[in-house]
Amino acid sequence: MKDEVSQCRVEEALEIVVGKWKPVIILYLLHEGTKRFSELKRSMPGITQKMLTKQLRELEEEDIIQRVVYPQVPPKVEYSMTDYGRTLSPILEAMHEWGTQHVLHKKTLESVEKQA
Amino acid sequence: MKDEVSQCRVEEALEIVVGKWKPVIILYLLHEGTKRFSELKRSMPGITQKMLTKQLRELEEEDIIQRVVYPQVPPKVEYSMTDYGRTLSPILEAMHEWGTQHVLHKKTLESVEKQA
DNA sequence: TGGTATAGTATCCTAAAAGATACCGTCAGG
DNA sequence: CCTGACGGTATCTTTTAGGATACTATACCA
Repeated sequence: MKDEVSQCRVEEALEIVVGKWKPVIILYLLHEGTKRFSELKRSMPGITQKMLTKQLRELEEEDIIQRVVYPQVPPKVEYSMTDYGRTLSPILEAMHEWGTQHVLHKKTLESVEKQA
Repeated sequence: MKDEVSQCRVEEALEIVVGKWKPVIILYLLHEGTKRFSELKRSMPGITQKMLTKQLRELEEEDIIQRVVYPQVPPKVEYSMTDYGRTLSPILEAMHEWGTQHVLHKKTLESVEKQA
């Protein structure tokens, strides 16, 4: 395990997961299973159609999610995690956990600063 | 655990850890312990002084690393993980692991595509 | 007297991510 | 015949991240 700095692979995982919307999409699909495009959009207030499409395409490209198109009108497209995508679950959950703690930790820091 | 989408805290953890340099800095300090500014810089080829300073300040701000200035000339400043910062370790290691696997997975996908 | 080492700042610039907005095709139902 | 639902594209603008470059202070050493 020498020279871990130059061979840091954290970035590879990070790339998949970063962004304003990707973690939300992944957690949502992990917890809720298969969802339609419109359901995803409704559950993410503030996201634009373009952004959602882009994020979904990128996740699909990396084999994290699966896209199934039903040939009907109006269109129906369903998204779900792939088996491979589900391997991200521990990381996402760990970050969610840590993040929840971190919100508290920051409050603690703030109140310490106020006293000083 | 309802409505996890709107209360997604992954972003909180992600913010700490994202960027071209932050994961590298954190992993380095986790593995190598206390390091001087110049040592950090040397171990990260390509980083500019400005960037390194900025990343370190931000990590310090979030209580992830500790900055100790020795009042001497030329200056000596040492950086190390805080106890709190070390709680990121499982996440970083998990991402490093996953990232390493992901590099292989991508190669598999590519060769499958070539066959088709 | 001038150069070197260390740990920075201060400006300016580019590239990438994100967002706003408008548009598209098509079938069913009124 | 017109409207709405659905799942998109196509442009354009704004915001943010990152990088290049030049500058700083000060003690020490030759």
